[in-house]
Amino acid sequence: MIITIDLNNNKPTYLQIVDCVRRAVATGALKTGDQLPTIREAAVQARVNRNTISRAYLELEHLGMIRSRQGAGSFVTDAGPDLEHEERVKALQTLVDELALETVHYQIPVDDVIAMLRESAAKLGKESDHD
Amino acid sequence: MIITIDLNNNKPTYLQIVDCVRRAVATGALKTGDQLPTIREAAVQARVNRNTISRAYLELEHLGMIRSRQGAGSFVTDAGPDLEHEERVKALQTLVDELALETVHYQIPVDDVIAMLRESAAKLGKESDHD
DNA sequence: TCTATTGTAATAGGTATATTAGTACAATTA
DNA sequence: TAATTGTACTAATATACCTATTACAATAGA
Repeated sequence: MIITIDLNNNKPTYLQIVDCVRRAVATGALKTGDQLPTIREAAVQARVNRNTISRAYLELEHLGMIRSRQGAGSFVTDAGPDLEHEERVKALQTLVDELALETVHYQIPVDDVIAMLRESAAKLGKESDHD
Repeated sequence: MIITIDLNNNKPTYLQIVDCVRRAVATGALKTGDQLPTIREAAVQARVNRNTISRAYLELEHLGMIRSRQGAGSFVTDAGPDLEHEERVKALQTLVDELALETVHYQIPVDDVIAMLRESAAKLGKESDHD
């Protein structure tokens, strides 16, 4: 079960789905060429409407992460995101600033947050062993 | 001018205002006891409706950052946020995970992001000298 | 006390987004 | 051919955000 929805999360359902797939690809749970659950399947499993899954998959296709083919299904693409490095860093800056603000505001040592970040990144990058 | 709104930012206006004040407090641009712009003033300066400022100030009051008194104005409070350490860390985890996902996804070295984070946090924490 | 200032409250309207529901169609697969 | 799968479309509903407007209550200052 790749897609899980957290109703408590204020983030839109379709973006949660997008993140789930991105995570799965990052960790290696999904590899290039792998088929995603069909839209109808995923909708049932995640207990959301087909349209919501459809929108998420569309978003993923725009990100260049997957490729959907009518009648066939949706599959993980080898092509990574095609943003320039410059663009990527700029996109990160917003998130970084936000995190920094929270860190300072709540007076949590920056090193603690860095440790959390390292761990979280490691979790994503390493688990490509199991299948 | 403490409050600035970025129309391009998809973040709600009132939350942007909240962040502005939090940043100002973090950097020392606003100190305990300082008066914030009045709701009407701030609304004119930021070119938004009074209600939007009002909502932001209310949010800040809930955060324990400011205290508003009818007829008097809104002032920075000395009491910091009253969340438990446990709670704070949990609140951070979501942001950290999100950042980690972007980092891995875009294949940006974690150390780069950490450098960005350090710089961003330093900017917030240090500028209490001027003024 | 009188008056201006300030925060607060309440209502209404407009816009945008998110989600569901339902139906139909088109391309692929077997 | 027939089932599967993605796609497209409309409609309805709910929610969040922002504006506009009006009125009121507490405070500060002359």
